[in-house]
Amino acid sequence: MSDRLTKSDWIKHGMLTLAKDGPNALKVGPMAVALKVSRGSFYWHFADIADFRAQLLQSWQERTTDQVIEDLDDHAAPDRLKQLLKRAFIGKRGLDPAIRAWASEDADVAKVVAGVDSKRIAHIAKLLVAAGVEKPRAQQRATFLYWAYLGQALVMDPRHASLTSSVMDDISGLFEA
Amino acid sequence: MSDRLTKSDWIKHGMLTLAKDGPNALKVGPMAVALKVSRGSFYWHFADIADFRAQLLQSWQERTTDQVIEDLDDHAAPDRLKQLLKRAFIGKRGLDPAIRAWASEDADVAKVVAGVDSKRIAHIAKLLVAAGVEKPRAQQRATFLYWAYLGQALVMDPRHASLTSSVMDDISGLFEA
DNA sequence: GCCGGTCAATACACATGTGTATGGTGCGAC
DNA sequence: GTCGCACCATACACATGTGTATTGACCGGC
Repeated sequence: MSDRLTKSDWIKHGMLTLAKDGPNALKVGPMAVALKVSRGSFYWHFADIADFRAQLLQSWQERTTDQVIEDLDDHAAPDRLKQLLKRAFIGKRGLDPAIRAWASEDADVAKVVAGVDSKRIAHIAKLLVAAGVEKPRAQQRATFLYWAYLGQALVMDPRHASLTSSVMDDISGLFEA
Repeated sequence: MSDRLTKSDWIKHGMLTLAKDGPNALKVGPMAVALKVSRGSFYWHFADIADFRAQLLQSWQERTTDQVIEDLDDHAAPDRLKQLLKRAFIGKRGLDPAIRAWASEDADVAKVVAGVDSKRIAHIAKLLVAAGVEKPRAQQRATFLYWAYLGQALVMDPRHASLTSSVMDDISGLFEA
C-alpha cells in the first residue's frame, strides 16, 4: 500500500480542521501542509475550494441525520426524551459550533443547517407528544428545548457548558408536564 | 463641518459589517470603499487591524452590559423574569450570532464573550430567586434558560426563530415553579 | 496670511491564498 | 518490461489583503 491520499482523507481532515480552527481555516495550502502533501493533491481530488466545502457540508449533513436515527433507536419509548436530553446536554461539543459559525457567513451552508434544525426539532416534538404533551404545545416546547441544546454547544464560558444528570431530570420533568 | 471621519465612525460601521456579513468581512479595503474613503484613513485612526478589532470588541462589551442594566430597571420586580424572557425571545437577533462566530475563531474574543455569558446568567438567576426558586436550582435553570436564549439567536431556520407571547407565558411559568 | 495639526489619497512592498499547466513517480495489467 | 493511469510536486500567474511612506488638502489659532 501507499501513503497516498484519497478523497475521504481530505474530507476527514477537513472535519478536524473545522472543529479545531473554524471554517476560516479551510484553506488549501495549510491543509496540504498538515497532510504532508502539496496542493497539487488537493486539486486532483477536488475541482476547487467550493467543491471541497460542498462535499464537506454534505458529509456533515449525512452524518448528523444518521446520528439522530441512532439516538432514536437506542432506548425504549418511555425514557427516550430524558435520554436524548442527557446525551445532548452532558456530552461533548461536536461540530455544531463551527458549522454554525460557517453558516453565519455562507447562505448555502445556512440553508443546509436550517434543514437539519427542522428535522431535529420535529424529532424532539414527537418524543414530547409520546410523553403526553398536546401536539401544538409540544411543538413550541420542542423548539425551545432545541434552542437550549444549541446554546449549550455555543456557550463560551466552560463553567456553564454542562449540567449534571440530576439537573436534567428536573428540567425534563418540567417539559413533560 | 466636514465629511471627514472619526474613530467612532469606523467602529460604528464595523458593527454594521459584523452584523451583516460576519467577522470575516472586517477587512480594511472593503470597509474603506463602503465609507468612501481610502485605506489611509483607517491607518490614521487605528494602528492595525488587531487594534480595530479589539476596540470593536470592547465597544460591544460595554454596550451589552449597559443593555442588561436597562432591562433590569425597566420593570417592577414581580414581572421582571417574564418581561426579560419575552424581550429576549421575541425580539430581533442582535450581534450575538456574529460575535459568537467570531469567538469560535479567536481565543481573545472567546474570553470576553465568556465574561458576558457569566454576567447574563447571574442576572437571570437573580430573577429566578426573586420569583421564589431556591438558589442552587435557580442557578441551574438560569444556565438552561440562557442556553435557550443563545440558541434562539442562532437557529438558522426562520420558522423556528421566534415564539409567541403566550408560549413564553407557558414556559416562564414552568421555570418559576 | 501662514502655520501646525488633523485627516486622507496614492503608491509601494510584501504576505497569503487560489487555480492552472506541466512534468514526475509508482504500481498494476498485460 | 513497458504502458497507462492514479496521484502528487513544482512553478507560474493572478487576486486580495496588510501595512508603510510620502504627499497633499483643509481648518483653526496666532
